[in-house]
Amino acid sequence: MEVSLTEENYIKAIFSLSKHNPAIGVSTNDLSEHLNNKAGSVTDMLKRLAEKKLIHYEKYKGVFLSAKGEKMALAIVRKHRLWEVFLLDKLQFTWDEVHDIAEQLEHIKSEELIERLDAFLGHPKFDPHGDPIPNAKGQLNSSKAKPLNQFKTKGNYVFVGVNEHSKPFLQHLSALGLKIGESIKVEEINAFDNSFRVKINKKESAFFSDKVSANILVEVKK
Amino acid sequence: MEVSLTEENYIKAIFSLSKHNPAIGVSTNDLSEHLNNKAGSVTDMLKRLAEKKLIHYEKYKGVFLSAKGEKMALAIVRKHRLWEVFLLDKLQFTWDEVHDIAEQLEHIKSEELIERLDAFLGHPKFDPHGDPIPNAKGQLNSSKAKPLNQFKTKGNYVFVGVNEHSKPFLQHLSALGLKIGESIKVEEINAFDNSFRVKINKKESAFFSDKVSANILVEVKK
DNA sequence: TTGTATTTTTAGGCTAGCCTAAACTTTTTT
DNA sequence: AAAAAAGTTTAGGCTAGCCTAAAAATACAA
Ligand SMILES: [Mn+2]
Ligand SMILES: [Mn+2]
Ligand SMILES: [Mn+2]
Ligand SMILES: [Mn+2]
Repeated sequence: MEVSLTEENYIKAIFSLSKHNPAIGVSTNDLSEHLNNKAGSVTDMLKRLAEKKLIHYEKYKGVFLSAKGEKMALAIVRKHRLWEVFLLDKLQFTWDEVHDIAEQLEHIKSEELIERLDAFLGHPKFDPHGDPIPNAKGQLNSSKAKPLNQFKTKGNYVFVGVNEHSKPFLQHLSALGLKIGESIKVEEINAFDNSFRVKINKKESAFFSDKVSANILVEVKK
Repeated sequence: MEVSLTEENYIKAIFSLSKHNPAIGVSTNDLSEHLNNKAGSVTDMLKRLAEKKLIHYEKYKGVFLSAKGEKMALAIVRKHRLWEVFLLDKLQFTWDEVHDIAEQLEHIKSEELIERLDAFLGHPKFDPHGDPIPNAKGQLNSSKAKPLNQFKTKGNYVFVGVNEHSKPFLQHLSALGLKIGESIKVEEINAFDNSFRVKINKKESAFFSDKVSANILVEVKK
């Protein structure tokens, strides 16, 4: 059975949206918003995906990926993230540039290609944004990282990923001199607006608004 | 103006077919054959491409690429051949495997990507089949190589490319131990069936049928 | 040059993937 | 519990890109 590029993008969107609340199905409207299509078009496609057994779909009830659909979604995510690593590591793109190109590359169909790419890149475990790369079997190690703004105590943290992937946000972090893997020392938390005064990598002093710290994923430094 | 993947493939087909006889336009039937579409479908598309000023098209007269179309074709060929080099050099695919994957990769849209890929590969001038790679401006150096079977004298030649790109043919050459850039010493030409007895790279002795030597491009060794 | 064969175009039809507007279902508010 | 609001599906329509079959144009042969 062959799956079109459009269908792949729906599968990926369902996968991505279903993680916000895995118990409840993904709504037609959320898909419509996420894919910039009208709700009626989404319903059309959901019927076709159900026909192909890629999703579980019940009218008015929201949609879930089937096992087959989930596997396909993970394969696409794997390709997307590996290509992002390639673009950054080998072609020297910046982390705010890689996503758009990977959106195209993730649809290239060749098992062999992606396994060789993986080897060529040295079997990376994370992409340039700190997101884990599913292995060839579609297994994903979930991380225990949390947004910085959920921590209420000063101290040392490690920056391991981002919650938001927009160009402006990534460029803002670059401007602050913040890179994945670096340490963040929280020196002050302002209760009033939940802003953070921090030292990045023991050097630059910076200031994170709540909006920024909500989108920075950290682990407590050991 | 955006060009669909399908339109790109038509442009590439016209480009490729027009080189057999550049004076005369490419025929609807030849395109139909080459693209595995029916003639009526081709006519449909030719109208759309003419609308977009990518071709010069006159009913019943055959079709020519416009300057714009030619530029686009060369850009696609450039991408195709650079990706083939990538697949061979960096991912260790064999020369009979790279074409099919490059057929997909050639449609990825990003100027920046292809220029960085070119630099990453060391600005190669030829692809794995000996075909020249157009530069960023779309310039192509034409070679003076000819099929081996057009030569009627024994002596030393250099294998610089292939006329046919099918998997079986390329695998046949690999089996003979023949690689691009290697030398071929013609030791005997049989007038009866135009077959060649040769020594490859001063080592293996081999036998080329006319069909083989017609598809091997060589230059006289200096 | 006239008839026949070949090539090409036209006409009509189909599916995927989108749209808008109306109808229907579910949820929320009063 | 009824009304209103929000969410979803259905109905009808559109384009790109394909198809088949018939018609028209061109090329070839007698
Ligand atoms: Mn991405
Ligand atoms: Mn990423
Ligand atoms: Mn090729
Ligand atoms: Mn090639």
